[in-house]
Amino acid sequence: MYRPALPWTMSKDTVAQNFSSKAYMDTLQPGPAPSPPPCKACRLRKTGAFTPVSADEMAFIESFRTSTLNRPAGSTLMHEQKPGGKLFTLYAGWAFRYKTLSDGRRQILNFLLPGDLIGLQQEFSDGAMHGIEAVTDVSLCVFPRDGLWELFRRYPNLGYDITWLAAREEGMVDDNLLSAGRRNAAERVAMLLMHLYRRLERLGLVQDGSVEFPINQQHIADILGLSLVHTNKTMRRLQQLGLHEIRNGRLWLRNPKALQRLADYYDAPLRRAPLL
Amino acid sequence: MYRPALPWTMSKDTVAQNFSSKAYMDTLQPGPAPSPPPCKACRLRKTGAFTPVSADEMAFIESFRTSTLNRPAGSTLMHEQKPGGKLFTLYAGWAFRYKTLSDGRRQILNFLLPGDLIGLQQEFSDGAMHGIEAVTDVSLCVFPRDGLWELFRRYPNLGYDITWLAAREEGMVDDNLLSAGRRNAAERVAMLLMHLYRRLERLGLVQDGSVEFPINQQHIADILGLSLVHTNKTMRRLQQLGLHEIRNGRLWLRNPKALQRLADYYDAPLRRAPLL
DNA sequence: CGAGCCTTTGACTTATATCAAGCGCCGTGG
DNA sequence: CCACGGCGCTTGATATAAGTCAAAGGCTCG
Repeated sequence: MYRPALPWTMSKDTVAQNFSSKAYMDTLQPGPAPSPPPCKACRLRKTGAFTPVSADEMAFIESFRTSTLNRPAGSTLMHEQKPGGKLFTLYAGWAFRYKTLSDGRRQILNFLLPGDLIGLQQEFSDGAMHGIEAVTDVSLCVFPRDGLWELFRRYPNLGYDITWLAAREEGMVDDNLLSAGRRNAAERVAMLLMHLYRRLERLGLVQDGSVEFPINQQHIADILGLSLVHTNKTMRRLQQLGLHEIRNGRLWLRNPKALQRLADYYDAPLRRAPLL
Repeated sequence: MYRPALPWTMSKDTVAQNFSSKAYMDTLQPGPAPSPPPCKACRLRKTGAFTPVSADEMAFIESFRTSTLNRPAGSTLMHEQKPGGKLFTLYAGWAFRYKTLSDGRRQILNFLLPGDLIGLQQEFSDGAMHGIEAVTDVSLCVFPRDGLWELFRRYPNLGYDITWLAAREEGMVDDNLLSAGRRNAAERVAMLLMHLYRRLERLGLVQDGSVEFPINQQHIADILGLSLVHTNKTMRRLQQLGLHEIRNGRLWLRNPKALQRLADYYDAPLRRAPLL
């Protein structure tokens, strides 16, 4: 199985702290098992980033989950053409949704972080398909697609939550579209860095003023709608201006104020999100 | 109240057939009243473009609807900053969702056509706001935002439908992001024309091989992420190549095959959509 | 030790933006 | 009824942001 090299220069002595799913989880939950535990022991729920659920709902979610799954970095979690596929919650690791044109041009639609629901659109949308690929090793909770309707019927709250998640994801794509359509290269980079940092922050993943940052410049180019070379030059410039720093697979915002101003990004506080 | 001039050149003798909500509706339902009728007489449901609902659900929807509303072309249906606002179904006319940067750059996120649900995201998303503006005169069915949860509880089917609508809209934004990020100007235009034509077609709005097309080139530039001038030059070229024609506020696809090839657009058949 | 990724950089090309001006149609007001 | 102003479309000239091409270096893995 293809396993991409770790991004950015990484000195030997820090290799051990890479961002594979295993290492990632180890930071919060020591032990060898990367697989999600039973729902009531879910690490994510303990972060306070998610809305609490009743014992009843928790039990249903647990029973609704048919299995858990680990996939290595770079693997395709959902194919761009094939409909069907499962419904997942990303438990650990990074992934992304994307679309490609037939000549290979690729656009990343948004990044998926722990707690995000994956594959909802396949259930609905008008054939407009997208693929999903794992950036790092990932672990997933698997739900049956055809049980979704039962969920809505038996637990309207959870149905409401799913709509919430769908609307939130749309909001992220909206932001991205604003970037791709109307921001210049530097503004796009600033926006992306702020956006990802804040999402990770909410998940409690800031450590020593930095977050894990497993994506490479090709990913960044593909989400921003820029070429790889131009992305590189732009990021280099921002880094040299002291706005941010990416090193050893981690991201520091050295001057968040300036980044925020550059991106014309005004944050509302992130609310707690539902978690399935 | 500001009332924009009709787009593109329009000779005097065709002015009467403009695309105000009233004229629009008159084409299908003669009579002076532009306001939506009772739900069971809803013109939209008769098009076959929407999924049928039970009598029970229909009655609930009717009672859920607090009022109807007409707004003139150019008016703001939802403010970009202010949260709250109502929940609407667009009954007649065109509108669009947009975001702006503080220096005025505007990105249209997607167009809203009859049957589309409006304002769902305001209920949920993390502060990431967008505005909504009417392109033509519009008429709307108004629903109370705080009744949404009750809807989910009492009619899980309808909750499911709302999720469907949210996912479908996200799919449209996805497509748009692919365009803005990875397609060149001509490809973007081709994509947009195909996309809008097909949506209108599904609503039964094709007449004599053309559809009403009330948006101007500034709208098109703003949804495609291009400048007005470049949009004009690109569209001019495509029109001269015989791919399409826009005249008297109507759009013809003169060479759909070529447009489709140019846009790298492959259509799955549009499914019936829910209608609230 | 060699191969493969990923990053970096310089030189050059090109797509798109910006600036500026003119035209036609329409609605308005004298 | 005519003149004027506004809006939307069109076009040419010029500027610039971003893309493309090419090559090299660092790390890591095998």
